[in-house]
Amino acid sequence: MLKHKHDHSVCIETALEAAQKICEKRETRFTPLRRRVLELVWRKHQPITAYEVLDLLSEGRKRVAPPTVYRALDFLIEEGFVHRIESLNAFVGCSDPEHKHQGHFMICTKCSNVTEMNEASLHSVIERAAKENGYTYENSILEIAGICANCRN
Amino acid sequence: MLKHKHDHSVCIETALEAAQKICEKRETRFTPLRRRVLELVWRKHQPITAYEVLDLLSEGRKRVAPPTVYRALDFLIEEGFVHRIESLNAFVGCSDPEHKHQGHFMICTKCSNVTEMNEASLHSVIERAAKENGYTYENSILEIAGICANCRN
DNA sequence: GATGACTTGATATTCAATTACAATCAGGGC
DNA sequence: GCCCTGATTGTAATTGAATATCAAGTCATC
Repeated sequence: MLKHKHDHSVCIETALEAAQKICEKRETRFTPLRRRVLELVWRKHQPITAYEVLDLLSEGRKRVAPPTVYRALDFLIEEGFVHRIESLNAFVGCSDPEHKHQGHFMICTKCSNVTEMNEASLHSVIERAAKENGYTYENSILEIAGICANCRN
Repeated sequence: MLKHKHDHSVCIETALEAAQKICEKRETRFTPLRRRVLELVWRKHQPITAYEVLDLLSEGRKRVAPPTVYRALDFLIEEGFVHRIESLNAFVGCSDPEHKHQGHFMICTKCSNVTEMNEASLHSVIERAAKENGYTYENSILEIAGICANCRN
């Protein structure tokens, strides 16, 4: 769960270092481009669209093309460093990249902050629902919209 | 829950008549265009994209423009006759248009058939999860991907 | 038949994502 | 070192998804 008050530069650094280490372990390549994209995703600390990433990535150098961004995002999602929010066509950094998992989110409709829910109970209920409907479970997305505690005050 | 073997033309008719009646009761306008779009959605009986609807709608007459389709779909969603599947950018007919509700779905990754889940238990679990995370619940989407009973055999 | 609200048509544009192909880079074997 | 191979990135073009804007038509009501 994301906190609202924290040293954000530290939080970015932590995510980048974690990604670095995981890639070393898995022997996948955490290239400068991929690192940079992950950094941009974390820097916003809210859902960011692919084209926002594209704009930020293009600052200072020749404008990059969409595939550059989408490929990097695909890699980061594949590795579990980033989740895609279907209802927003946007991306967020994953708070628990070590363990691959589904994205179950709360999204504040006022401030756009996203809270990732890593609740086993929720997951088991969803798997059970799938079974009861005769499905072999593969994966799921859950996106709950609401007002966060911060915005209600 | 959708059955696989049924008289599909009857099933379309039923949906159209239900929509007609609900609109009369609510005093909203079930125009020929809206009726036709709802018919096309039901006719496919699987998730259908806006541009597929557009193509079908354009058959025989001058090609319609995207806003025509999106406006009709917006109306149908607003009235609860159609749901949007976020993970597919596609639309399906609602199996229970009388009662407005969230879309909670199972999607078969083989045959693309969709099963709508109207389970109160699932809904209450989701609302509870929102509360526990400090959110005031507004709405939610749940889309579970898996293999349906039919395809597993 | 004039008014105003709603609906549809038409044009253009923005945003989201992918295809296809070329160029570059990194590491392994010789 | 040099070549080979596969992965990564660059580039151009295109498709798909959705919206903004304004014009034209429909329809009940006064």
